[in-house]
Amino acid sequence: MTKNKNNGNGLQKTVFAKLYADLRRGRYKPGEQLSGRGLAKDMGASLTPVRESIQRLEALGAIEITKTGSLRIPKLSTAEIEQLYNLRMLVEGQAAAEAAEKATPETIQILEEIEEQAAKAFANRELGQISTLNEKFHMQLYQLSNNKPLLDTINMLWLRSGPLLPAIYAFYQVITNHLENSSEAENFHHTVLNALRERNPETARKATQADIRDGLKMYKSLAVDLKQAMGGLTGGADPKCD
Amino acid sequence: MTKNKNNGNGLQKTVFAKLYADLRRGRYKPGEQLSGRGLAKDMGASLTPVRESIQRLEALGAIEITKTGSLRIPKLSTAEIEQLYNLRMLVEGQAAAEAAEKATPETIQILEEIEEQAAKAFANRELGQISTLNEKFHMQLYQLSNNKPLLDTINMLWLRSGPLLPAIYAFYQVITNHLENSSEAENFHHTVLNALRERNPETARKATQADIRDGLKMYKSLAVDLKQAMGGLTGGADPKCD
DNA sequence: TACATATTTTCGTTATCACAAAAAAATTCT
DNA sequence: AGAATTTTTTTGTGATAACGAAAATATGTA
Repeated sequence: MTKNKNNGNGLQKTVFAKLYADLRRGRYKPGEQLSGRGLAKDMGASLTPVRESIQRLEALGAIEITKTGSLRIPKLSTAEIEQLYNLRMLVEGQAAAEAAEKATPETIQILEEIEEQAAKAFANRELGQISTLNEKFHMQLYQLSNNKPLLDTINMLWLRSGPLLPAIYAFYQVITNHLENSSEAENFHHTVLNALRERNPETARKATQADIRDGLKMYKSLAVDLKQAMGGLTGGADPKCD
Repeated sequence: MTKNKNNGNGLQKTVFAKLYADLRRGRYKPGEQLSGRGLAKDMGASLTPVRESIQRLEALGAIEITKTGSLRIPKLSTAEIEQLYNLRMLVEGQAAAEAAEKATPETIQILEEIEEQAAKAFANRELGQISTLNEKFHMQLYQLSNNKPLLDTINMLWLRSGPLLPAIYAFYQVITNHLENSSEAENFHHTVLNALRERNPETARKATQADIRDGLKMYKSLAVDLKQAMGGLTGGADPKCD
């Protein structure tokens, strides 16, 4: 019931921004069920702006509306997850390549500073910070492409893979605890930065693709590890469909 | 006021499907203004399902909601149009490549039949049919990839380029009137079909990319031709922004 | 006639109501 | 107790009303 301040700047936008951010940072689990009225109560708004936001999110593939009208977070199959990551490699690689063509010393420095903060966060094992700064680095990089259709597509794919993040960062936690050597995970970003300095699009593309491939590898290892330990971690509800 | 039958299967879906189809087939011009209440009247529905549909379409980038809340079809800059087509080449090329890996004699035959009808439509200069069958060929091809994130992305890009179609087909009409030789335009599809038969992903990718590049070339030629004849044909309203 | 002002209309936004279907809970029956 | 059935609650859907802002039209002025 925590009544949100209506800042007068469009309640619908506020509601959407909140749901979007929560989905993207992985606050909802695959298969999790939502209720429009519940969300409205939570955000101190009426149903109308919530429903409009839900329509947006469904159009983006971030939530599902079943035949009966109930709402849930999509539960991606293994194949779909690979397809999602392969598509990310394709389009984010392209964005990185275009970024390398347009990067300037100033824009490169912004990325370097993000990476510096990320290194500190990594040294301190601050997972939340690492995650935030990783996203910041990627998005700042892609924005250099100045390519709206491409950026929209990338944002859609990140939104869709939001619910997978907790699993990935669970894996990340495991390996950082066992592995003192932080070189692997961060090297891709350094390679990208070098590519920008040298205006080398193809190196930027390949390093970005390797970074994403690495994320998928982490997810898959974790899924395998846990599947043989317990009963699969895909997340939320039962496999009932409709 | 032509009251639509509520088929009981979700008025919102009906409204969205109609708007989506009209946008995609280029019934709306870039810069054109829409009004929620007007659309509601047109479709015999209340505001609610219309507004929800509008939210979906804006999330997909098919319409714009300005700061004051008014609705319009986005007017793409030349740069954005090139970015849109470049992205289409990237992702549709990928879809075609994956389709080539999964094609079967049966699925290939479906494509051949579409292409056969398209050849007839081309011989008869039936522009509407050509357009419909061209889209049908592309979508049927991409669906062979069985890749949902990829297909969703492609559909988003086709939706966004819908308002450009009239200009492209205007050009198409011009050249088909001057050019008896129909080989150019259709050869890409034949190359794709051959690539599917040979299970050659890279050829399918390249032919698809060439097809799309050709569409962009047509658009650009037309834009140049008309710009030097009159005052540019980008479409709808004045360049006022907000 | 050209421009500024005032009035009217249209429009987007949000909340709320009524309805039916679905989900959950309670009850009954075996 | 366990399964089937009924009752209650929750949910999504669609229409509508109220409100203020934006746009269009009309009016008045220089």
